[in-house]
Amino acid sequence: MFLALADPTRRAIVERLGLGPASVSDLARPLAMSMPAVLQHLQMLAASGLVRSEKTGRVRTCWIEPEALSLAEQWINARRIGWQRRLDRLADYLEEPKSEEKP
Amino acid sequence: MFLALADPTRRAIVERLGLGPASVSDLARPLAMSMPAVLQHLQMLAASGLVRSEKTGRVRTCWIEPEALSLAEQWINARRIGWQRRLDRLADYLEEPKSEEKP
DNA sequence: AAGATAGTTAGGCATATGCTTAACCAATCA
DNA sequence: TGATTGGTTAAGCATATGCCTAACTATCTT
Repeated sequence: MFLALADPTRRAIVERLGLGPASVSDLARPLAMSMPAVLQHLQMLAASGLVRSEKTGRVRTCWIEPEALSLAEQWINARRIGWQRRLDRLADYLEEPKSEEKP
Repeated sequence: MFLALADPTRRAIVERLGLGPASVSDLARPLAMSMPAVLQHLQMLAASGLVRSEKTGRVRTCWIEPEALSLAEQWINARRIGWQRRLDRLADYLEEPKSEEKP
């Protein structure tokens, strides 16, 4: 999933889809790249669970799966929070010089 | 930055650093891979701003930069929130059939 | 001073990634 | 029905990525 978000083109697609659903050619149009290339990116985004799509007639409509995004967010958040606690404790320790030393 | 988090080894390093600071060889020990390889990952993590390090004597100590993590989180959050609003509005629309149509 | 320890640099190799073109299928439209 | 539109598959290519080994530097330790 982070792998999926690692590519600028795929992030652009996710940003575009953030504004609302779109067809494959809608997504391809501003991207200075052939349709098959966009297809591959979409397949990767689908494999990661970030984007889903459905084909009606001959047009495939794509949209974001917010739950998947939420997962990545949680992973990041867990690591960040852990460290911010650590830094806060350090700050407390530095501001309170009379505390007993339990390193 | 997403590129930095895209590799499982680098995520493992970030998880390890989430428990507290560590030296390069601390990080390398559980990783079934040569020290130069770990070094390269660390350089990438440093370039992305996710990890900082400082060398004292002959040992380099590494730690997480929570601000950088927070940035990635915000990007993801913005896209997710946008979509959840959209889905909520859709739900409202479906539950309230007497509303006037302004598509 | 000699050796061990922690890290770093350089060069090389195998695989993965991102893209392209060409050919192809299936719904529409004229 | 034949052309067009939207999407898909396949094959190939250039570059990027992740890893390795070998060689080197700087800092302890004895």
